[in-house]
Amino acid sequence: MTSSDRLEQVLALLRAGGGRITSPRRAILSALIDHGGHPTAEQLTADVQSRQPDVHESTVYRFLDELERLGVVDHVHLGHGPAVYHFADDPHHHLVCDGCGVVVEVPVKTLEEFQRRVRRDLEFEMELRHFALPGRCGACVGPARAGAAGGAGS
Amino acid sequence: MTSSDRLEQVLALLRAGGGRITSPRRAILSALIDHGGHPTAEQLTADVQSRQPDVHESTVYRFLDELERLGVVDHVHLGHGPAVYHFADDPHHHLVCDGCGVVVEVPVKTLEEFQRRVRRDLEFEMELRHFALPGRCGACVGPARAGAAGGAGS
DNA sequence: ACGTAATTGCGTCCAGGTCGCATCTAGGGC
DNA sequence: GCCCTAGATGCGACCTGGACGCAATTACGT
Repeated sequence: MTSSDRLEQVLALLRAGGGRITSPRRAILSALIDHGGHPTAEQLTADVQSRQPDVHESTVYRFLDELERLGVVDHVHLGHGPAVYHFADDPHHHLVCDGCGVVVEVPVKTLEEFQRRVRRDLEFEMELRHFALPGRCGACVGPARAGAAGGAGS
Repeated sequence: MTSSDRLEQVLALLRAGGGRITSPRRAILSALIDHGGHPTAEQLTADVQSRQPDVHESTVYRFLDELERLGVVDHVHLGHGPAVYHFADDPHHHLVCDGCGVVVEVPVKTLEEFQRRVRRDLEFEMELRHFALPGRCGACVGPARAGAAGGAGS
């Protein structure tokens, strides 16, 4: 699927739900597709404003909320900072390193057995879609502990 | 150990580290001991101010930070709201229900095998001390789904 | 009792959003 | 092709949760 296929597909979904297609919305969606990784609302706003300076931050927040209601994107809290967004297809969990901030994507099935055990033993249905698991990546915990400088504490 | 034993013990630790014992600090510590559960800084402030109205919110934040540096308490982010505090002895993890907000304490060893597997398979050292695992408790996911009303969404 | 470094209250500031409102516009109906 | 109106936008004010600088106060070693 090309980027513009995806863009048109989401716009069609939006239209089908009674939503309207506006120039800010096209721009926000393009920025989201082009970014690829896990952008924050602020990063998306900056990307959009570099081409359309009048698009307001709150428009970005509201449209991201709507995309989430439509099931197109999910937000994830990586720790203390702002939330990040990613497309909801190919769902995955997130590990985020307190040391260097790197985000590791984990396939959903990797944690399935653990979730089953928690459900069985503790009668609790974990839902990790919107919260990353914090910790330290191999590079930050490993050989060069002394080198672990920049980071996002807890 | 009685409450006042605990209080004096922490005060001694504080004194040993060059810290001073003041009336706000006694009051904050008493409030923390008396509360028992997982109070927020705001709740502790309210408790303290009911007896000593002049104690300021920022004093509570600063003293909690110091208690954390001393290893006396830990803070935990339960989700979207404010952080909560608990004594650092008897360490445990937290499950928090998005539906009703209940906090379930989980012994550290319950998750040890899972942490080992993540470390081995993904080269990542999970650190769950400061973040709860979100989800739904049995009561909220179970029989009466329709009844799940009040809550703390994601 | 004194000196001084630690602590406090206060006010201001910050991030990360959320909301109300007047204005504008997309796009269905004609 | 032009209206009409519900939906979307820009803007600014507001909110929570917490951090910070500063001057005044105070604990406590000597």
